[in-house]
Amino acid sequence: MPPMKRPLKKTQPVVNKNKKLHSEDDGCGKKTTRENIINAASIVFSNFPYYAASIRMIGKEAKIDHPLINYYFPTKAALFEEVLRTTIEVYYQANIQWFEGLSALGPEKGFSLYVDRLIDFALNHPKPMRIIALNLVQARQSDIIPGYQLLQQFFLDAMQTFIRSVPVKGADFDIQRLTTNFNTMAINYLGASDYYAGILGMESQSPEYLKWVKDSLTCIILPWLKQLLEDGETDNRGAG
Amino acid sequence: MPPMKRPLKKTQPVVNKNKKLHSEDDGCGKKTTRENIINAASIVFSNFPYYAASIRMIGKEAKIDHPLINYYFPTKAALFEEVLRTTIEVYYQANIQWFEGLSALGPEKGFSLYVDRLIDFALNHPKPMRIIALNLVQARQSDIIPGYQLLQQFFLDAMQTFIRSVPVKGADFDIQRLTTNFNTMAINYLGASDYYAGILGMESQSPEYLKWVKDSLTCIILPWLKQLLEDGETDNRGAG
DNA sequence: CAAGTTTTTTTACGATCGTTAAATTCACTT
DNA sequence: AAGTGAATTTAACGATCGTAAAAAAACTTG
Repeated sequence: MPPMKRPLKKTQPVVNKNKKLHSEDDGCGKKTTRENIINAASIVFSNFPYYAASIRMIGKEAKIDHPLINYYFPTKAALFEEVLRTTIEVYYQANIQWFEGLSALGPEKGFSLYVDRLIDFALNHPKPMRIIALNLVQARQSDIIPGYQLLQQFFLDAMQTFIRSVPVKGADFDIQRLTTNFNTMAINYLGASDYYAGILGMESQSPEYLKWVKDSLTCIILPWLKQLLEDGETDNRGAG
Repeated sequence: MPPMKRPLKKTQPVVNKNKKLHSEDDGCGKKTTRENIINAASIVFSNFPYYAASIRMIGKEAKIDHPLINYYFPTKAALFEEVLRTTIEVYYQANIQWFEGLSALGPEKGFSLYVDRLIDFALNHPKPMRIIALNLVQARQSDIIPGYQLLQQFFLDAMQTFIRSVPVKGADFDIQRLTTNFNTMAINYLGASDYYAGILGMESQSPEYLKWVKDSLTCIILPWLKQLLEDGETDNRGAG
């Protein structure tokens, strides 16, 4: 379990020097301290925006003394970036799977199943969408939030996955618009569900609200998806 | 210019006791210290999320010593709430005006003009939409961000203005969905324009990006608006 | 001008932040 | 069992935060 530190540190452990690291094969449920920290940090960072979250909160969540966090991560920003990276990777891999077996179902059923899978993911893994939603707006050119490039990449990755998974033939411009609009609404309605459900007078995890989200995504996105699919239908439908 | 303080403060000025306050009639360009503070705070709060913004930043922006802020506002939270209230009020009043003279134009031209006015407002007054976008996601039940009720109210007010200004006859449920989707996209694309423009490879204030925003709003919302208008067209079209 | 009040500045307190460094405990080899 | 290096805890530093209190300045009113 070699932690990475920034240079010029006296007690730094000098990673991967000549130790046979056997951390990748543990297999059993035992979690490393590093994973424990990342997990706790993802909880804190999904409930508090970056500057409201603190290292001490994360330490308490992980049931460790907070300076230990600096032993595994040189700075708070580095930890946040790591959480962001992991979070986006989890979402990215899940997103790929949501497209599986959709092409045989046609637009309506395919879209419906995709949204069901998305909502199911958001229910079982609420952290990724919350972290993204919490920090997305602040990700500008200026370095207010660390790792804003990762947040930018999130949308671009989602678009590429869509293009690879769905046999659309429309203009790139239209595909970009479709995926951006879809993901914007998904991140907002599922990542900030407390807010929107509150507006609608619902509970954020209620079937009522989840149905509202699905219906909204469907009625707004599906017509454009069908149009994009029709353009490419004659060429390679059912492929991929 | 009597400031309001929280109780139990020795130096508190005891507001509105027997002073003839003549602050509402000044008319001339001279701004009061209180207005100066609110203006500076709106700048800071539109560029930094609540916990990243500091009283000292606001003092520097207002070119005053920061403790003076506490003379006019008991706490940072109170100042933020005041900024939020003012900001939302400005947006609310502007929103009412954007509907003026639209009913005679028909759905397409009316919607187009409304969006033009909205985008024009966002360009000339970028602070309101940025403040709302920056703090919207964090506005949950818990008191992470002060004044979250105001942020909830923002969407509800916008919906009521829409209902009063446009002769729609659809179900409340559909109207609610339409306005929520519209405002969600508007707040995101205009309040977090740096982020979305970055994704699209554009500049956030470029005509290219603003056209993208308008086209997206139009292609997604307009069909549903037309449908809602058709339902009520036979009854009272052109009214209001 | 003098007295009193309001506004602004100066100074500083207590809390919390991220981070560092030293002390301590733990795991493991010899 | 002793020694060694990694992991963890303890303690603390410097910075910044929001806020309070007192001092100073500016203004109002006799």
